[in-house]
Amino acid sequence: MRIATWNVNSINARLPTALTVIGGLEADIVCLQELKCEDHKFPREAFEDLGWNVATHGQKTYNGVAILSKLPFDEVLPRLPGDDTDEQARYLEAVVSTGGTAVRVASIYLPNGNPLGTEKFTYKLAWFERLRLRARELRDYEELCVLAGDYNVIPRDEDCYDPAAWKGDALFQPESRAAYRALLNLGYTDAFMAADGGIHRYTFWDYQAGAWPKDHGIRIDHLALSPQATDRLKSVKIHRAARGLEKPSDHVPISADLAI
DNA sequence: ATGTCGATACTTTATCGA
Repeated sequence: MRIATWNVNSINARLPTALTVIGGLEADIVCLQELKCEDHKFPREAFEDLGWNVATHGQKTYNGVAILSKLPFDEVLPRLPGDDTDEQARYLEAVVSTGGTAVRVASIYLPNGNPLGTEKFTYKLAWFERLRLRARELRDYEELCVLAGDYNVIPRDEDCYDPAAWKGDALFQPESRAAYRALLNLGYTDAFMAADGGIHRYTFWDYQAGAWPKDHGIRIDHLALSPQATDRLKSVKIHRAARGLEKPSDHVPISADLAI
């Protein structure tokens, strides 16, 4: 089974590109982030016509997450628990099963957190802690579980071109990295690190300043695997070519192959 | 040194978020 995650940066601004990219993934499950539309504006039929089951949790203008699955959904849970006043659509969880094996997948769009010293960074860390608490609950289910998405965290210095350029950025702060490590320390495994671990392997290149032609990217899209999922991990692929297409997202998909 | 993109609205350019 191949599980992919991709920050599409508006599903409606690049639907033809998105259909091409998603088709090329040859995935069974695709987590999407930054839909930038409400649920009724998601192009559901375009995906259903291609055989996808579609679950969305969107909002107007900002954020929004979805899960596409070739297998039917047994369960769909929008919203991250822990703060009923949080109106930002950044979390969607679903369960599918095949051959008696259940797989739980979450599509995650972690807050960016910039600029530092504002409530945006505080919100990022608070949201991260809510995610950790949910991840701890899910770990104790002892299921195959994949927490996939745009974490807005650069885990290592080697996950960016120039660490000095990111020094003052929320994605590179010690607190952000510590929060990501705390999630992994529950027992989750960063699929890329387990299967590859290479340096300067990016999933995002800014639209500005020629970041893509100069390969000045960052690795911020991650798949965190529960122990049961980690035992099944075969390989991880970063779908880098997507960044060179017409009207690309600033992120590319990353996928993990599990022996299921 | 510079360089972008997408959504929105008291819109046709400014603003915000990334």
